[in-house]
Amino acid sequence: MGDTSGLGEPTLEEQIAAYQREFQDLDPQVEKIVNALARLNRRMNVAYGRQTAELGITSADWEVLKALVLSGAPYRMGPSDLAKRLGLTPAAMTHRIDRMVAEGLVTRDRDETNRVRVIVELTPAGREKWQEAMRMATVFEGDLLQDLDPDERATLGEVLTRLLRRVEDAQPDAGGRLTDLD
Amino acid sequence: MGDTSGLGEPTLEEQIAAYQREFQDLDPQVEKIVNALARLNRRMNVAYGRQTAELGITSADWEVLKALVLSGAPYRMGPSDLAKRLGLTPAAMTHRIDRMVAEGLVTRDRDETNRVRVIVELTPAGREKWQEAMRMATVFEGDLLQDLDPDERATLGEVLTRLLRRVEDAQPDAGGRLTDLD
DNA sequence: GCCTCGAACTTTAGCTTCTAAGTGTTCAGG
DNA sequence: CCTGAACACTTAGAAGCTAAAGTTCGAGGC
Repeated sequence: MGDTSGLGEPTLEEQIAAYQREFQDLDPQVEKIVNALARLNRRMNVAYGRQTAELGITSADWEVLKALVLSGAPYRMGPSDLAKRLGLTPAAMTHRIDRMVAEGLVTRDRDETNRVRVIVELTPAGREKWQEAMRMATVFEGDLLQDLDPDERATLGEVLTRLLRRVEDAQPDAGGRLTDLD
Repeated sequence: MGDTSGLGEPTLEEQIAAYQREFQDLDPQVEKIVNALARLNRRMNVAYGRQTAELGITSADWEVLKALVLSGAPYRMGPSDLAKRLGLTPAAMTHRIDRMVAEGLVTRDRDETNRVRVIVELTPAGREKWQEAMRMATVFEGDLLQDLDPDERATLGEVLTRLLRRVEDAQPDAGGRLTDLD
């Protein structure tokens, strides 16, 4: 029947052929780009997931570490800010922070100037975990792009940025949900 | 503090600047590409999620519909095949099929030639749902790529395919999990 | 022809993670 | 001093998953 590759998953070419077979007026060029984007991203997420597992943290942990590190020194944020940034409810954030405090990745303290607020702060151990994850990620990313020469990288970066600008302008509300990992 | 854009989310440029500030020996070119890929994909998933919601189906439903349609006429698969294809356990598949049968998207019958097996088959309604979703998706995809001229599209498709080939060769096991939506 | 083994799906139990709603605490203003 | 708003936490419940046991059926030995 064609793609008897064991149901594991068809190749990109097989999949596009199937789309064309089942749906009229499909631009194969567009479909190739969109499907390649989706598949690339899935593979990236698999790779990142393996790395974080190897470091003994969850992907959820990693997202929080990332938000804190990128906020800059002194690496502090309130739970609601984190929740907004990651696109989940404050209640869910409370649980995540519980876990991460137990793992020693962050501390949770009351803000002494406004005792309603709570400050989540990265620990040195948490910062080191993030750095390790980044070291692994950059190795993977370098491997991924190793076939591209500098010109191709520049062009690819420019084109993707243009696409992103268009979609972010058209869709100002991020929405959260649906995996982040950027 | 720089990105006082309300915590909603930093721009790509701000985010890369933050990465460079916090991590040494980072190639901004690589990081730009990788982060743009991740953000693009998130936006695509948000868009697809809205479309499926508008059609009254879940993303999980859509994945199953897609697998069935792409398998070709007569749009039949066994639960274990579907489970393998979508990367989840047979038990989880049973529940998904329950839902979808109740929604009239698929039927579930015993295979009369081998009564151990079960055949999940797309209903006309299910097929029509998929077609509607595809119509919406192609509109979105056309909008997304509208700024690219034909040469750029061809180049982008080729480059992404090259990246995909590399990562799929290096990582033969898909692993499943972590959102598909391709 | 019977019996046992294995395959395919379902069922059950339990876990994880989320949301929604309600509670307690703190600060600001009248 | 009292009220209202803001913030985080707690509790209850829903959704979705996995693992493991259970059921049904077909295949092959004897």
